[in-house]
Amino acid sequence: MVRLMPRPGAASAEAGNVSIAAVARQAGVSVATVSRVLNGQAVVKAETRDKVMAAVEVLGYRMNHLARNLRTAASRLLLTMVPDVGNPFYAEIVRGIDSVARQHGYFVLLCDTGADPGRERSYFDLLRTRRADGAICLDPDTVQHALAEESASLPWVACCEFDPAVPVPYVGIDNRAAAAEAVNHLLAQGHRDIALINSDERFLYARQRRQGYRDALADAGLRLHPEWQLTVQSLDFAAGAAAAAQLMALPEPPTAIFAVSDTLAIGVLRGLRDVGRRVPDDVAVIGFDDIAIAAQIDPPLTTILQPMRELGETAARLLLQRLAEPGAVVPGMLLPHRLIRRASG
Amino acid sequence: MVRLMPRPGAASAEAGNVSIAAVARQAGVSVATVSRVLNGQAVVKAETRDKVMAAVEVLGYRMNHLARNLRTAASRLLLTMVPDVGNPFYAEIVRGIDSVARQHGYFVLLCDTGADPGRERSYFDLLRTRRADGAICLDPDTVQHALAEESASLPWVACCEFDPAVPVPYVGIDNRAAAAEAVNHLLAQGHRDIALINSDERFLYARQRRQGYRDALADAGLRLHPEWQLTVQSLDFAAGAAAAAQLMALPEPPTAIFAVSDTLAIGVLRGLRDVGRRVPDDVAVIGFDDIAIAAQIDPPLTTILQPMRELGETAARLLLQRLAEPGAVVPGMLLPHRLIRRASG
DNA sequence: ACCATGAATGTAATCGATTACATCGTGTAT
DNA sequence: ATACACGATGTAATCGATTACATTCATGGT
Repeated sequence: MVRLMPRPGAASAEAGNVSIAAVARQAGVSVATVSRVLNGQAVVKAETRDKVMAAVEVLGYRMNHLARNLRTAASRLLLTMVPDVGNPFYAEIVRGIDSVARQHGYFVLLCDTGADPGRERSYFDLLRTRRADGAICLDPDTVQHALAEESASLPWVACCEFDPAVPVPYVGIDNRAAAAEAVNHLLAQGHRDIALINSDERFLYARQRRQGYRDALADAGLRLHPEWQLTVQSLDFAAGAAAAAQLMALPEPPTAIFAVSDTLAIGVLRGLRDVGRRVPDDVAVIGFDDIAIAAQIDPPLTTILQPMRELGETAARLLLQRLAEPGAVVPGMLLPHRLIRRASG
Repeated sequence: MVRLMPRPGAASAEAGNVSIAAVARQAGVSVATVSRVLNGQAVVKAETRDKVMAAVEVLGYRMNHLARNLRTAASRLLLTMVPDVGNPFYAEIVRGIDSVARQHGYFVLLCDTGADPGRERSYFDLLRTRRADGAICLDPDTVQHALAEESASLPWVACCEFDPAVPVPYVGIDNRAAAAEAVNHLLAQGHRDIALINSDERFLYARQRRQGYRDALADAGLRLHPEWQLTVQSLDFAAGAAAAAQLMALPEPPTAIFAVSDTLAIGVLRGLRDVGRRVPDDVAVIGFDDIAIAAQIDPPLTTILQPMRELGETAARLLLQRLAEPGAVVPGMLLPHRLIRRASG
């Protein structure tokens, strides 16, 4: 007879090492019965149930989910891939995802990809190897694209960013229309010289918002000034400040600036202040997202509200739906945005 | 003979269902050999190794980590419990944790507890049931306290918040000294009427910073005005704004305000602006944390810098250390803070 | 009185890995 | 030539759950 092999990891003898077999022994029943009681599906006599529950109590038993998951091939973990956890926009979406996930008994595995395809791929492997049941991806559609081909059958959904050509459920907003609305608002204030501070065009939203900006100007019969269209590589404050400084250094500086994210816009405000321009008197500024801080700063930021919480909640629900019925149709949803007028423009 | 039972979860026949046994069959070797190749520890002939690797390639095999983790009793998941993911202070700490964890091949399971003991307990169960290898807790020391008794032997560390009486490794800063430094700075500017906007005193840092505030005033020979010491229930902007309004409505309003977090301080700035007070001319404001936005707003916020990134990195390293050698001594570490002078006070 | 019925519980196969121990060759010391 | 050591690989126990099928026993219909 081969002797027992000690388990490498769990050395100590503290609680938590109690298995279902120990409970069965203590209660004087079989493991199957214990499992039935614990999962509460099958019929078990009340008396037996009580014995089992008592044994659970006495031993301080807690289920080993690894074992359960191995057998049921489910981890009850939802992967969430975001380009940047520190960005308040994403943080709020993550909250929405988290709340829906928890309501349904799932935990969220939050991964910061830095919009890096390599990291994203390694996280996706968690899905392939079933360490996670499903995934929500907020990364640039361009990096999704590469993955989509090899992972079309995996249970994941896209949030904010998506490639309409890829058959994956998604939720987002109409970025083109929203951007046009922002620019139209500036036009309505009498501005004609409107700059765009756009982010990395690997992002779908960046390309769509640029289009909205161009459409709005074209509709107003205005020509595009290439030097008023800037692209920055990150969404942080410094990038916005630098872009603002660059615009103000132009021979013909714009009188209004549309920044595609509130973080950029806040940086813009700072950059304008640094070069002595007043907002909104000298230059009007409009942002995008309506993160919480936007209403707090001086001057309060005019912006386009994205329903961040709902975006997250919807993405989670879409994913849960897809997990429940794998064969179902894949809806793509657009949520409404809204212009929030404040003092900055 | 009992016939094969189909697995409930994995119904479809796509890739990812390839097991080590299938690889062994394909390569014409045993599962043990495949495992040895995959883990690269034991001696395997180069020729055999190649056969196995080829089979892995052909079948598109990916390891099922659930199975491996069940056997090795490790999940390579690190739990991180924070009171609020949306708070930029915590977001930056999480980044620090994440970077160290990933460097060591761990994934981070981020959990938003809302400082709620019930939720925290349910997350802690992930540890008990070995779904996570270790945990980092940023929740109030008061909620840690309850858990610590029943979980003293579990592998977790405390970050920012900790109960010195509980034998758990921790990393934080000297909140009392930092708060005293903030108040001393205000005193050095000539302020005598200094208010404190403190957060929920379930948090250790809140109690320690209050102490620092009191010590500094006492050392300066000033008496404490109870009506200048406010406690708010959340760290959001609105709470800060409301508190500022309340202070300014006093018959004897203070000339300086120390808020225990930058988010509160930003709210304070807004609240003061709303009631027509100028910063720093009428009222000086100092915050705490030095989150990124603090330098961007107008006026830029004077504050106490906490090394957020390092706090997270250190917490992760402490945890990894504890996992590596369970019996080791439990260090408690305090990281340096620093006063950042800007325009607000 | 007998058997079908079904409720309650037990037995053991199974998920997919790791790994202790067994086994099988082959080269080398005696 | 025999024995022994060692390198390479195979066999099967094991982690802790779920669950298909078997078994047991009481009840009710005829």
